[in-house]
Parts: sequence; C-alpha cells; structure tokens
Amino acid sequence: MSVEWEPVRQSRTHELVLETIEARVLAGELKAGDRLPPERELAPVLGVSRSALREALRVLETIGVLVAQSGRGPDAGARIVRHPDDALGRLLRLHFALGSYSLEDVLEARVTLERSSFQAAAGHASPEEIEEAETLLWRMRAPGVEVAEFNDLDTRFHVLIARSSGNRLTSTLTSAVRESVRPLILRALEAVEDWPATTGSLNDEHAELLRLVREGEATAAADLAEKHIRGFHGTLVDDKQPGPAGQ
Amino acid sequence: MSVEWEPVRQSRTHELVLETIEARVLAGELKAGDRLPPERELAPVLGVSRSALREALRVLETIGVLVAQSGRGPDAGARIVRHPDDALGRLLRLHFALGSYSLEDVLEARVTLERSSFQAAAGHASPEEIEEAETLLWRMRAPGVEVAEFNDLDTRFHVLIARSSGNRLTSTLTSAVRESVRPLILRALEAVEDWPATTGSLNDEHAELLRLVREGEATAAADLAEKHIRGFHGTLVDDKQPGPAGQ
DNA sequence: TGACGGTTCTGGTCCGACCACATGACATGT
DNA sequence: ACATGTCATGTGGTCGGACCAGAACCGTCA
Repeated sequence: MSVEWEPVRQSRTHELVLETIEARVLAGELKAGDRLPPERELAPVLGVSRSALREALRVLETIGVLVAQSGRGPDAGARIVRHPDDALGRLLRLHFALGSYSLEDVLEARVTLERSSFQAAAGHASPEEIEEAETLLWRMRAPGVEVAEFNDLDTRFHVLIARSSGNRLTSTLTSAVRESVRPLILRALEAVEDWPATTGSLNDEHAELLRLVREGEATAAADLAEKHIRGFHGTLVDDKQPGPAGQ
Repeated sequence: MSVEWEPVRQSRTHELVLETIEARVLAGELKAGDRLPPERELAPVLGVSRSALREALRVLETIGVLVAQSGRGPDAGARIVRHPDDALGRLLRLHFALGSYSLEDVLEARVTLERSSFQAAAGHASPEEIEEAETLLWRMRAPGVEVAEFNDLDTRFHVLIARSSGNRLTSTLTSAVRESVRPLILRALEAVEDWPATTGSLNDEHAELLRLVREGEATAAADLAEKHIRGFHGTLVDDKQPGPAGQ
C-alpha cells in the first residue's frame, strides 16, 4: 500500500472559529439556550474579523445548533438551540438530488427506519397522536383531494408516526429520509393513471397501519409498513431517478 | 387545535441565494463536478454582495455539497461534490452533545441501523472488505492495545461493515450515529476495570460477527449485532449522559 | 397614566481593499 | 534547446468600516 500524500490544508480561520465553538459545545460549556456574545464583541475576542466569525456562525445555524435574531432584548442575539430536523432534511434532500444515494438505498433505509418507527409507535403513541393521525387519514380520504395535498398529508402521517415512536433520533432520520424522496414521490403520484384506485389502496393500508399501531400490534405494524413502503417504491423504480452514486 | 401564528420572517438574502442554488441542484441543472462561477462574478449576477453569496456557499460547503479551492487552474474555484458523511457526522455529534438525543435513542437507532447493515453486509461484503475487517480485528487483539486505539479500530470495524452493506445511505447514517457516541464510548472504555476481559469478550463477539458475515448468515449476524450493541450500551447507561431532550 | 418618539443594541448587508496561494506566461541564463 | 527563475493573473480568504432594519428600552410629554 503506497503512502498517500495529501496537502496539509491549513484551516481557514472560520474553521478555526468553528472548532473553537464546537469544542465548547462538545465540552458542555455551551448548552441549549445559552446566548453568544454579540458578533461585534466576540470577533475581536477570538481575534478574527466579524466576517469570518459570521461564516462560522452561519455554519452552526445551518446544522440547527444556533439561531440568530436581530433587535434588542432577551431574545435578541445568537442562541444555542436544538433544531436538527430541518438541517438533516436539507442535507439528505440535496444529496439525494445529487445522486449520492440511489433510490434502492433510500427504499431500504426507509424500510429499516420505518419498521423501527412503526414498531416503537405501537407501544408509545399517545391518544392525541393517534387522533391526529386519524385526522390526517380522514383528510386523505376526502374525495377529489389534490395530488400535492395527498402527498403532503401522506408525508405528515409517516413523520407523525415516526415522532410518536418516542425516539427523537430515529424520528429525525425517518423524517429526513422521507422528505428527501418527497419530490420524487410527488412526481410519481402525478403520473398515476387510476388516481382513485391508488389513493384507495393507500388509504386502506394507512388505516390498517394505524389500527395496528393503536392496538399495539408492533410486529404486524412493522411488517405492514415494510410492505406498504416496498409496494409504493415499486411503482417508482421505472421512473426517472438519480443514477447510482459515484464518488 | 389552536392556530400557530409565527412571524413572517422574510428571508435574509443569503437564504435567497441558497434557495436559488439549491433549486438548481434539485432541478438537476447543477451536478456533481460542476463548477460555479467565481464569487466576484456570481455575486453581481445574483444581485447580492459577495459577503452574502459567500455565506450561502459556506452553507453548501458545510452540508458537503460544495468544495472551494483558491488559486488558479482547472481545480480552482467552487465545485459541486458529494461528501455527505462528514457533514452528517458533525451534525449528529453536535446535537448529541447538546442533548437533542438521549443515549437510549442512540442505542435504538444503532440497533436498527446496524442490524440492517450487518444483514446486508452478509450478502454484499467483498473479499477485500472481509480481509480489511480481519486486519482490524487482528489489530484489536494485539496485547496491550491502548484504549484510544481500540476505540478507533472498533469504530472503523463497525463503519466498514456498514460501508460493505452496499447501501450508501444506511452506511452514512450508521457511521454518523456511531461517530456521535464515539467520545462517550471512549470515556466508558477508559473507565473499564478489567480491561483484558472486556476487550477479550468484545473481540470474541467481533470475530463471531465477522464469521457470520463472511458465511452469509444474515439473520444471525443481525441478531448478534443487536446483542453486541445492547450489551455494550448496557455498560454505558450508568455513566454520565446528556439528559433527555426538551425543545 | 398612557402614548409617543427617540435611543440603543442587535444582526444583516454591502463595499473596497488586501492577502495567500497556485498557475501560467514570459524572460533569462546556461 | 532546455532549464530556471520571475512576474502577472485569477481564485478564494480575510479584514475593516460603514450603513440598514428591526426590536426593545426609556424618557418625555400630554
């Protein structure tokens, strides 16, 4: 094996700033809710320009660790928060669009994650969550529902189940993966010929899924979820899809 | 259910820039390998300042969609790439540190993902990957191996298996989740009293896991992987851990 | 007491300049 | 002719300063 020589690549200053802040987060010195000093103060303290600091803050913002508000008062300024969902969603969405992941990969990941979600949801879902899911399904059964709205409700149903699993991490991952294929699913739904039949069968499956969750039939719910997802993805594989990933 | 009114929050310009570029990626107009115009050209085209553009580019960079190189020549400038792993890893690592996810959540997610990884690896792993895994295990069996190195090799073993599953998405997710608890596992390993016995039993499990993968015993590999992970996490729950997540 | 308006603090944006680095073109010397 | 050194150029990276917009605070005035 030949030795790989790669350039030393000394860090850019905004990366150093990022590491500094990241280290304080990892060390527990910065917790959710904490406020950072104003940019104009923090920049000279760290010995960098405001621009470089801002770029580091922007990074933290995009991964859902920080939010910034202008103005004055207790809510103004930059605060540490925990909003991983949007960040993760955007990440996977873009990478799926770029072809980092094939449709088959997404299918298997969905099966894996949603099996787990449905299984856990069957034990953890609260009555309120069940009721909310019922409402979503009821709206999906409305005659003459538009494709876009159906897709939206469908997404929300799966995400809701994931959330009701009680596991924030798998919930986040499930939602992000589901969201990443949302445009693709929308296109597939738009191409459906027999719309009433398609929605009808999907609605039936959803109703049965929710019933199994409500009654705590964990394994059955997981199995049906897998069947549900595989069945629908099966209608996608003939369509346009990002090619298999290279480097 | 009362209606939630939240401020309109008109986008900041760098977000608009981001949406513009993101849209072109989602539309397939920007593909991996494509180069963006120089910042000094692109900024006026988009009608924004170079600073705002740079902040948008920084976002794309942090989610592993773009790399920038200064200098001159064909490799210089900003290029679209596909490097989701580091980005995802950092995201989960920070959020785990912030307590967005409890240790139990991570445990269940690991079980779910790694079951899938081992199961798929049992069918897809190439001889080269098996051999590489053998090497890792061999090095972990070295007498007097340091805690840090053991942890490193252990991480690489699990990540390697995930990669050899043939599914880039679950591989990425598995690696990221595994990496997010890496510091915690390191601390746990350092606190182990009977180090030789611990490594011995872990090594035995790893060897058996790899054997099952090599011989294509998918289900057995998945089951043992679950046992392996749960067993080790069991030793962690008494230790310090980020608290359960609030909003 | 209440309403109003100015002050102040915050992030957001923009501009212009310079730096560091890598390349490529050119000049120079052998 | 070739090798070598030097300079011009183009790229991202950094910096400082200025101004804008919005929100809260505070004092004044009715």
